[in-house]
Amino acid sequence: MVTIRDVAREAGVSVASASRALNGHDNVTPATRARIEAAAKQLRYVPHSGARSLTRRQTDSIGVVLPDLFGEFFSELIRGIDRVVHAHGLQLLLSNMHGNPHEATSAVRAMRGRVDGLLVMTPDLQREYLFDALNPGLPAVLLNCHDRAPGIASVGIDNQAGARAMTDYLVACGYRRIAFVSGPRDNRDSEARRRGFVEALQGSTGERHPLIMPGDYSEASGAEAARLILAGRLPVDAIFCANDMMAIGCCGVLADAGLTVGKDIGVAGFDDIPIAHYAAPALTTMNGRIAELGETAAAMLIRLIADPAQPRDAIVLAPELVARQSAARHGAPLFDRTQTVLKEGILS
Amino acid sequence: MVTIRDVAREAGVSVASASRALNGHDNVTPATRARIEAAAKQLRYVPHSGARSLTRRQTDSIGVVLPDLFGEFFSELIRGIDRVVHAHGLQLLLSNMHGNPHEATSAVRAMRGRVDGLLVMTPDLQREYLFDALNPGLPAVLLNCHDRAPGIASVGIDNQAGARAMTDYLVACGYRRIAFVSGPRDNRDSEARRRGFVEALQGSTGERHPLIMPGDYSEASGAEAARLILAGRLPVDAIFCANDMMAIGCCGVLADAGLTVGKDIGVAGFDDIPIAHYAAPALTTMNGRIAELGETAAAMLIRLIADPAQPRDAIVLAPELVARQSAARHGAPLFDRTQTVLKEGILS
DNA sequence: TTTGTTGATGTAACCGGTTACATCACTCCA
DNA sequence: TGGAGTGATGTAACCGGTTACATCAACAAA
Repeated sequence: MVTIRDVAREAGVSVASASRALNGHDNVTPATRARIEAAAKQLRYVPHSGARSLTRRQTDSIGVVLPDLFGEFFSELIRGIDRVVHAHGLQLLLSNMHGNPHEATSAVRAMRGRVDGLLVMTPDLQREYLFDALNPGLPAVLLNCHDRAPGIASVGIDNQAGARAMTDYLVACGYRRIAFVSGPRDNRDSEARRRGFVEALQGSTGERHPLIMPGDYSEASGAEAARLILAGRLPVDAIFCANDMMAIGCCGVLADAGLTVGKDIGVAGFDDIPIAHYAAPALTTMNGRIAELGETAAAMLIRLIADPAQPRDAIVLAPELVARQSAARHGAPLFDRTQTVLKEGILS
Repeated sequence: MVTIRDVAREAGVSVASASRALNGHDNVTPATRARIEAAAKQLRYVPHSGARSLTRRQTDSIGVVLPDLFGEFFSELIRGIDRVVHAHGLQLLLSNMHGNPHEATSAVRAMRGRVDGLLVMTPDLQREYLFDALNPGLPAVLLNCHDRAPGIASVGIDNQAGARAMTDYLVACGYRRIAFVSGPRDNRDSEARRRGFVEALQGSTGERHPLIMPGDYSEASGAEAARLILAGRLPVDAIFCANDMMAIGCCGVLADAGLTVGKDIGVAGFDDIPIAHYAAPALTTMNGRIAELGETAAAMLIRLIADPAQPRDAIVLAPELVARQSAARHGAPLFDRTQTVLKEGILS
């Protein structure tokens, strides 16, 4: 492996000059610089980023810790993050904690010394675990973090308000017996959505104990919920799922049972992953602005790295209602992200 | 930032002992080890991976260079890669070259010193560029690399055979005037698929100059191709798109024009991304075994890192035909990945 | 008591870069 | 001609770890 000392020797200069020339400093004679560059090229020298970051105390890359890498949600999120990270010439170090809280800690540890900052998403992690793992010296931005912690920057979407908006919309469409299918146990996003649902339903129809079915965000669990509803002949005229994949699972089972989704029964999801648009019928859902979430968080982190004195804001993005065919019984107007339902804000 | 020297001082030992204790070497007294571990815990010491990798000459992470991060194809690929990489306790360093050949070179350079090996996918890069950028000392596996290069490991799918199989299937369904929508210019995958299509069509129907429409893998370009076909009243009874997103774009336009896709006109895609299954009608396509591609490549790279003397195989995966509703005019049997169409092999 | 052996611990070099500071040659001006 | 000032270049320390080798104490055997 060729080092900068090899280059220096080849060019007949000291390592200091080689380093200066290769980093574009201006205190190098054009002739010397040319010799060094020629030597580097000839030897196919590539600087060792690890060594470089040791002295520069800067790695030019940022770490991302996610509960999973699979699925459209994360694909969208990473896309948003990559967009701004790439624009700043940084690299992306990904880590998947596979839904295991213990791995989150070790993932965060493994990042020490290889990243300049951290983007962390842990929808089902207790705050103590996380804050314990987070190195106080390393800038970090939390994604969809629910416990507001002073002094920690975060970006998230307003799940509860989003669920309220969706519930109100379903009621406005004429649905009355709405069931909710929740996400994995302990998932804070799903919990907030459930709360928003219960709250809004109680406010509009007075129903205090709506049907809540268990789920785990998977398509299969959505299908299972629909099967239970059909098998039990439960009095349900609409199903609001805590995410889109479960809603799609629902739709499949309902259609197989001969029901026309959107007419005989309404189905709504949450997130607006790309599939929602292509599903049959197209899915009514809340657009979680996933890519935007990633962009916002990445931009915030980069600011924080550049200037650690920046305020640690907690930004809340408002999801948007996307009315498609899967829940439109009474000829309610359909729209595709045309309407902003909620205010968004910065709490700092 | 607390270093190992701080820990050593706190525990009243030398850095060497601290290093040994923290790395679990056995030549440390239990009492000393306990003192050191206590000090590390108290100071919340986390080793600096950058520095660590400098001496160990090993980074415990592997780099992935992709033409893009967006979309289901890459999501699936990363999922497969992550599965095996995580099982080996390694980190993933991602780099997106945004379809720009120049960035591929710089991405590969930026990886030097931060990864133990490289997974590279460059479907439209000339081999000279790439091989020039690849550091000979760094183990690498190419994904869907088309120029077989001796001494370079690669994993890819057999695009040409896959396209032949699909074309034969369409002909068997009774379609005769089949148009092909190709991917981006210079994209080697797309080119191979086109060749397979032309080859098979000529073999079965004798057609020597089938209709080839330009596309760029985007949904919009598929839609545009369909519009052109409709507007020109071209004699076409099936459209074979070089990827699924274009096929989905096609279907939308055809359905809007009042045609029943799968009956009035056949549409087929390639890749079998998750959406293909949910689209209406469900898309007939070739399953590209994307996650498996990632898994195979990652496993191969890890073997290569452990033992550089490993043979540099070129593995070819055979795509599988997935017959769904979008192309089934004559009541052909539908199947969902039940049938392996092609043989796969290892060329070494 | 002396010597050899063993195992824990410390010292210092090293990984591959960057950079503060020293050095040196050269120009300019008194 | 000599001294100050300037700019290019070299020397060596440093970043935060690991580890070869030296050292040293404890103990067993002669």
